[in-house]
Amino acid sequence: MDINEKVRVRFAPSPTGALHIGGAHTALFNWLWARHTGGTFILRIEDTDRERSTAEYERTIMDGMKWMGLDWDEGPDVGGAYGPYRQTERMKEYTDTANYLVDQGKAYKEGDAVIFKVPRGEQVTFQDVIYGDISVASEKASMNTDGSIKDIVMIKSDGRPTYNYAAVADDHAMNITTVIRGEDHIANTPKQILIYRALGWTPPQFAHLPMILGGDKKKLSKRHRATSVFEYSGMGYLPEAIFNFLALLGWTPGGDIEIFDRDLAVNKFELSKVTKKPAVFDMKKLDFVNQEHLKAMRPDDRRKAIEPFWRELGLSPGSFAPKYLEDSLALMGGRGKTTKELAEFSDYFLEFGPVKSRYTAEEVTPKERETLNKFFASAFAEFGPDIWDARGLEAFAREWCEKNGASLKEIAMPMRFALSGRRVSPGVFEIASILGREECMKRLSHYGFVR
RNA sequence: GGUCCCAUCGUCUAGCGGCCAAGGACAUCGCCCUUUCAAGGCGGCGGCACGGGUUCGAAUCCCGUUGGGACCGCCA
Repeated sequence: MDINEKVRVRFAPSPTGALHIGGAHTALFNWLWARHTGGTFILRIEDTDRERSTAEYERTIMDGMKWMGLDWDEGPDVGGAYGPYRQTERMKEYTDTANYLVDQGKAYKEGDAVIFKVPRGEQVTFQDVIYGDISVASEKASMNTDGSIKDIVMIKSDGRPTYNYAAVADDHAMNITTVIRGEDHIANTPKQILIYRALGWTPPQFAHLPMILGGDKKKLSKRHRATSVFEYSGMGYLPEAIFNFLALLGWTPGGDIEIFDRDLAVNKFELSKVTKKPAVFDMKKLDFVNQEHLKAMRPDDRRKAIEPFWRELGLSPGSFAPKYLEDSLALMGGRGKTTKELAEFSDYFLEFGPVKSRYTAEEVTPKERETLNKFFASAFAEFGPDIWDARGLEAFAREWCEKNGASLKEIAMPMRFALSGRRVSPGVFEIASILGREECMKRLSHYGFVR
């Protein structure tokens, strides 16, 4: 690669499934490198597997990338000077080039297929940006399981190109300067370099990314619970958190920074600093990263992220003032790892229904009830709607308890249950303040805490 | 089986010959805060796989061993 040449990288998924974590990781690193260098990020669809590829999956992959905030400069939908960007639309080029190699005597036909003849006695060496020098004898670049040399299929009997050949043809045609892909492709690289050589083309630079492993230390695959980015979005993970977390798998911005946004990542990203060791996908850390992003979010963004999950619970955030919902959420503080959890934890701000289904006040003894009645009678007498606020309420409660020989807990816990239906919640007086005097009256009366 | 790759706390990592009796983060444990739970603060536990070299000096360089992974489809 010419040092002055503008970086051109590509993400080349095959549309045979949704965008999974591994693919998202690869796409992310390609994107980071393009954005960091001011280069071009290309999306190419490798749809030569006619049985498994669908337009639906192609769309899903694009949606997944958009969800993560990975935009591309050239691709099947946006076009570009090196199109088309779908392999099924580049068939002529593949056959022409393969035929050229046949004419040169470097490949041969076998029925409708075209097979590349693996040369002997050559050394294939390349300098991986991440792994360093990798070298293998040409005879060993493509082998059968028994170790014998295996020629490389370029065009299949159905007329379509194979991955190893199409990738070469396209990366060359699209002027890709750096091929950034998973480490599982490291073994394919020598085969591809052999094809570049036969064609007289200069190979691009290669950068292989460490694999992402499941808890069993095996390459992450469908067997490992959620693998598509949309499953994570459905579980309540924020795109910026997935972005952040995935970037941390094999790379760090340095300076002990672990929580960051896209801009910082773009700014600091360095391909040569990516680690070689495969990384285990740790959900616990993802939870942490997600929680940090949740905490750092602007109130209205947080509200918008949570609204879909409220709706999923059958609640109607649309019937409340945004400010009310945002204040409620602000109260949740650091509680909740995901938007989904936050929606669940805050359901009582939107409706009394969930509270009633969770709490019946069965265990409250007559004596406890009497104390509660006395307390709330004076509290409601003391605080009108205009001065119904957390601070005042709390101070009043503390004073009242002291005077009446009760513990704050005796008041706070039943009150918490009556207002939220939960044993665990933010401060009760703050909840009361947000809910408002009238709503509190309603809920407390329902349980007979107020007469 | 063959080829290639990898190797720092359970996990993600910093470290690129002396600043390391190895730093940070997650997880975990304990304490503080406290109306509950989080959050926050403080602290604990925990690692350079092993063996040889090279060097005045090695987590850092070399070799070997062991362990792990990827690939070996007319799938990509």
